[in-house]
Order: sequence, then C-alpha cells, then structure tokens
Amino acid sequence: MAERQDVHNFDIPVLCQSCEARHHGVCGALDHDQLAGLAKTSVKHSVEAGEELIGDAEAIESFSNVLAGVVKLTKSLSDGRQQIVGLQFAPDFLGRPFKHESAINAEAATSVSLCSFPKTAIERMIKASPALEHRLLQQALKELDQARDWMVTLGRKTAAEKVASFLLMIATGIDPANDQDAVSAVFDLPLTRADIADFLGLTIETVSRQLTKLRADGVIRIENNRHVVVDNMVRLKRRSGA
Amino acid sequence: MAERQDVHNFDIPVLCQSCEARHHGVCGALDHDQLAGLAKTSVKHSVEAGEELIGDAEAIESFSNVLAGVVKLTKSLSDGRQQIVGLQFAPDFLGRPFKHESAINAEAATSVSLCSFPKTAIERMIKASPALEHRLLQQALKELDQARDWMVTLGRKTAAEKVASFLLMIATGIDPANDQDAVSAVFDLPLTRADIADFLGLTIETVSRQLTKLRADGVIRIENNRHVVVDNMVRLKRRSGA
DNA sequence: CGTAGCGTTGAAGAGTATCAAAGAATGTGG
DNA sequence: CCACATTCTTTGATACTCTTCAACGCTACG
Repeated sequence: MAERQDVHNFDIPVLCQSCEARHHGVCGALDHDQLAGLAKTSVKHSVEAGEELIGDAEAIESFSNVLAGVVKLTKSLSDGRQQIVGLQFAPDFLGRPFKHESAINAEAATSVSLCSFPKTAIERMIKASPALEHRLLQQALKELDQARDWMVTLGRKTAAEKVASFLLMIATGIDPANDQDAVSAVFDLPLTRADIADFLGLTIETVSRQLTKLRADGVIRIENNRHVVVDNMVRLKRRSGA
Repeated sequence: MAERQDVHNFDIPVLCQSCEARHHGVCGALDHDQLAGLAKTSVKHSVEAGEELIGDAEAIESFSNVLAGVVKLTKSLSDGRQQIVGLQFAPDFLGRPFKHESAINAEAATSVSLCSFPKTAIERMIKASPALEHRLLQQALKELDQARDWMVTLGRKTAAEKVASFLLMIATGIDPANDQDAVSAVFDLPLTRADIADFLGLTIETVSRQLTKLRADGVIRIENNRHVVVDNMVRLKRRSGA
C-alpha cells in the first residue's frame, strides 16, 4: 500500500503530497511539473484567530489556499460599520487575481492554516495553464453564487430567518459530512457572536436573542457558546425562510 | 476612411461590425475565425421591459451579450419576497457557464437588446479559446466585486444611505460619461420604485419617502418620476455612507 | 370620462437597534 | 489552585427606523 503510493507520488512535491488543495482546490489543475514549480515558491504557515491576512487597499502580493480553518472577508464603511462578505473554508482559494489592490479585508476567523505563493508565480502559471484559469473561473462563479444567495438573506429575511440560515450554512459548509439532506448535525461555530452579527447585518444582541429563541423552542442545543447540536434539520430549515 | 474600415472589417461578420461587445465585451477575446463561427449561430433580438429572459430552475440553453438596456437578476423566497441580486448593462455577458440550471431569474428591466448564442457554441468556444475564458473570469470577478459591495449596502446601510448609494450606482454605471468624479449627473432611472425597493431590500414606500427627502433637501431633482438631475454629486456621496 | 398602473403621503405598529447591566467563560498572576 | 481581570454572551428597558395598511394623486390610455 505504502509502496504503491510512493510510486504514484515520486514526482509530487513533499509539500503537496497530503494537501487537500491538490485534489479539490486550484492546484488540482496543475500537472506534476507545474506543481513542482509552484511548490518551490510556496510556503505553508499558520495564523491565529484574529490576525489580518490582507488589508483593504493593500497591495496584493500573494495568494493562498486555505488548508484548514475559516477565513472571513470583510468590508467596512468609513464610520466603522462592518459587513462580512464571504467566508472561506478549505480548500478555497484566497486572493483576487488581476488586481493590484485589495478591496476587502481578509482575517482569520479561527486559527487557520494556509499555503501561500507569490502573486507573480500564480500569474505566470495562469498564463501557462488554461486549466488553472478554468479552476479559478469555477471558484469565482461559486463565490458569486454564494454572494447572491446571501444578498437575499441580507435584503429580505427577518433576523430569525437570518440566524437560522446562518446555522444551516455553517452546518453544511463546515463539514461535508453534514451534507445537504442530513437529518441532524453537530458542529462548532467558527465565528463569535460579533462576527455572526457582521455576517448577517445585525447586532450582537439580536443574534444572541435569536439563538436563545431557537434554543428555547428546542430547535438547537448550544454548549459552551460554540458547540451546536441540531437534532432535526427540517425544523431549522423551516425557520430559514427557504 | 470608409474604405480603410472595410479593409479592416472585411472578415468580420456583418452582425458584429458595429457591436460594442466586440470591443468591450466577451467577444473581444475572439479572433476573426472564431467570431465568424459564433456569429453564424447568434441572433440579435429585442425584448420589452418586464419580459423574463431566464427562469429560476430553468435549463440554461443560451447565453447573451447585453447590447442595450438593463437586465435585472432576481432571486425569490418561497413566499414571494424578492431580491434583485444584480443589474447588467451593456456590454455585460448574461449567463452562468458550467451549470445546467439557472439559480436566478433574469428579466428585462427596460426594453433590452440582446445578442444570443446557444450554450453549446459558447462552451465549444471556451474550450478552444483560453482568451475567452479569461474574459469570462474577468467578468465573473467584476460581478463578484459588485455583489460584495452591495452586500455592505444591504447589510449595514440605512434606508437613506441605500437610496443615495443606488442613485450613485446608476449615475456612474448607466452612462460612462457620468464618470467617477463628475461634479453633476443627469440620467433616467432604469427601474421602477418597486424594482428599486427589491434592489435595496426596502419597501416601495420607504424608497419613495427617501427620494422625496433627497428632493426636499435639494440634493436631487426628479422629473416625470424617472428623470433625475444631480447638481452636486459630492452632496449625494456624503449621504451614501461610503 | 373611467379605469388601471405607478407613485406619494399619512398614521399606526412591528421589528430591530441602542443603552445599560449582569452573567458565563477564559486567561493571568499570585 | 484560587482570586482577579478581561472578553464574550445574555438579558432587560427604551427608542427609533422601517414596514404595514390605507387613502389619495398623477398619468396614460381606451
């Protein structure tokens, strides 16, 4: 078993051998030579929750694959009001190609593990590999679909529906095991109440009250503020406004 | 002059010769042969305001370039609440590649002129032309940036700021002549009050009241419900939250 | 003229934000 | 291991924004 793996992997960079991004992320678009080339300039590293990865109006110098943890993408108004405009889970690609300056902030929501490569390396590789550009297009379209779904939530749902929708999103997004049609789900919230509020366009207090209500109604159970148990996903879905 | 044009255009399909999409739209990525191939299967047509172009959960059979007018992309909840999740102006590309079913509705907001081609033609061309895929990626990223900007508006701005932001968006988006830093602007709203409300996540009445307030405060003038004059863009910007 | 669609205005009410305080959870140094 | 400080969360009272419901005005059109 181990031997056969070795045979197949003899020309795959050590860095990449156990990397999820190689299968489901953008790196899956690269052949062995390209992967080797990219691996030479790439670095794996970890950051703590709360650390900023990319600042608004900052020059973009690198791109990353999210290997573990959750990254939140935020935008702010001049007076400090903040909105989370995207959440990235492994193995999402983090970065905005073809722009010099970032229009958003990226911050580690949990402790995060990343594989980063310089902008130049990626852009060179994009030119060389249509397959890579295809992956990037797929990722961009996926994020666009998600953003548009979320616009409906932000614009048209009540606070109660927003919180239920958020729990559903996390339940299905954080662990592919909790798939679309699972009857129950158990997960840890990757965000604080403040982050959830920024994601939903609500205040901390309203989020808290809605969670309390869901708990009081027996739709969810919460332990240690973060750990959530949903026994009956259908009941939660009914509260999400669909 | 006319002769030289002819020389340059002798191999450009008649259909495409005066088309804006050939310069600024996705067709700009195609060489003469590819353009000729695509033009054979493409059709120009016009639709009236209110007509549906693509239905939610409908099979995607064609893609289009918007040549004139405004197309609104909407999503709805099961109880009828609706949210506009995107507006497309010429020469935007309309359609979601790599999906069998549409997740959104597309409807003509004004009378619209389109150039449509069958799904198969585009997908064949994407495979053949990395440059086309590159354009599609650029367009997807542009729409993603817009969607995220709008999420901040939906989630964190007040009704007054939302309406001001909308007017700014239309002023700069509808006519490139009203560019970013113009001092004044004149334009026709491409949307009804109901559409504006669906775009901003508000009710018709609130939109109307906020417009009235902007008018009362001398920030805008409105004629015939649709025609808007902004003498001082800075004043409008100050009310948009930014 | 009468009707239909779109927009405006007013009054009342619901939903969410704001302000304030207290209760958990987490970490720190004694 | 415990007292303490800090941060995060919950809960309550009040204020305000926006929605809802209702009526009316304007314009186009048969």
